[in-house]
Amino acid sequence: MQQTIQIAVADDHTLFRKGLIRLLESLGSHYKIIIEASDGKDFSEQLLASSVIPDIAILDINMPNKNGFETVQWLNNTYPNVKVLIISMIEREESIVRLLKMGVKGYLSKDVEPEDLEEAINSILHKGFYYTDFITGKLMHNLIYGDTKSEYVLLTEKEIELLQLLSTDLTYKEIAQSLDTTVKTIDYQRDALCKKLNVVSRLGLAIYAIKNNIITL
Amino acid sequence: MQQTIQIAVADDHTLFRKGLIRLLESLGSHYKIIIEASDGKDFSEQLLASSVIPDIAILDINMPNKNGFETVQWLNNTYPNVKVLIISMIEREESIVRLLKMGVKGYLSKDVEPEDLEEAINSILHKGFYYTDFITGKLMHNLIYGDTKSEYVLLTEKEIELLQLLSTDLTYKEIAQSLDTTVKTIDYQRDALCKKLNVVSRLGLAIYAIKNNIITL
DNA sequence: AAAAAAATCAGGGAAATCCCTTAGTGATTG
DNA sequence: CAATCACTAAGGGATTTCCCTGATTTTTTT
Repeated sequence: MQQTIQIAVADDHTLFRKGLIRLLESLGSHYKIIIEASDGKDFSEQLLASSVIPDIAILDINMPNKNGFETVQWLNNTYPNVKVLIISMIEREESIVRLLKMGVKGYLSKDVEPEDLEEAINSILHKGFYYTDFITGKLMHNLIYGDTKSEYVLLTEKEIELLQLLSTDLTYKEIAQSLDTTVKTIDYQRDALCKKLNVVSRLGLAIYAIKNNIITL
Repeated sequence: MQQTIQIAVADDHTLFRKGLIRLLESLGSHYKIIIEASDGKDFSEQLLASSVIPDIAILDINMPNKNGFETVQWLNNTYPNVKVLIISMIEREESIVRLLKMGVKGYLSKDVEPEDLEEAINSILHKGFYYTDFITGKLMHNLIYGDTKSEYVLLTEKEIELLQLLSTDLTYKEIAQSLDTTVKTIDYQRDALCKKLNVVSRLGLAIYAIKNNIITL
């Protein structure tokens, strides 16, 4: 008989998560789902309380409370031996490369076949990683053309507030009034934010804000 | 023995779709998945070629080739007796209300429990519909506060192309060049589009485009 | 404590956006 | 067939945005 594989799953979409677990279970009885979490926070809490450490953690990127990035970071610090397989819908090169740099062992899109999922798990457990041509392609592209300075940027509360205001059709004057400052300062801050986020216009900022869930539509 | 329930499923995320099908099958052997499609176009083609008409079609909203709205419209014209259950991640009031107006029988978020899925299917087949408090709430809110003039607007190919260009940081001049026209025409068209979509600025257009999946992030 | 970096604000100017009017064209309709 | 509508295009002007320099202050680093 094969050795038991302990699996943890974290994804906020219940139907997807439950379906995924059914798929995993149907791969064979040696796959044991020991943790089923609805977000990163829930996952961390369950893992801390658990007597069993999973061999592999299957994580989504977009989750409330603690997202995929934060959860991977937490795992790296707390349980560095747990291998991470990301399953996500988003395929932004920046996100993928960032996760690879953080040491995740595999990355799957939500539109792969169940067989690929099994292969990914086995590959991670036996070879230590599972990188498809798509992923290595992204990685190579990033190495060659990648914007080395565009590491992940953390925005301050202030910057987020400003970004939210800039993503409306308020004018600088109106924004300045509501933040109790001058048009020129808003202008400066907009410029600084553009440089930080590597975009060229207010429109670019708004698109960044939407992409990164800084404003809710 | 219970009567067989013929089900069609269309969703572009393979893992989700396969998992959903496992969940449905595990509800009981009288649930038969007769069509499994990766998008609306695939769904229509399979249905046209099929000798069996499903009792219920479970559709995603965001799909390539033919999205949920278009698929429902097509079903209404071609197979008006097929009941539609939407399962989607997006919870925008406008989208939900628009689908309800189009006659869909139920709407589920992807983060409900599998039991809700079963209840939704049974409710639709026996009562004819499944509307949660959340959905009826949205509907009521829309009836009272809804923007009556902002019926759903269909954009032409041209308008979509323009909208996509306006949602970048290209200037009017650059957009005019790429569309082989003048700045003044772009300006006019931007204005016309603003009026049509009920927004006041280019930024508003970009936000509309993102909200309505006209540009991919 | 001194030096460096970052933030606030101003002036100014070029470019872009927004919005108005007008004019010609082609298609649709009463 | 005239009238209306939709589209292209231009002029013009008010406003906004973008980007530069530069002075002053605040914060961070050494």
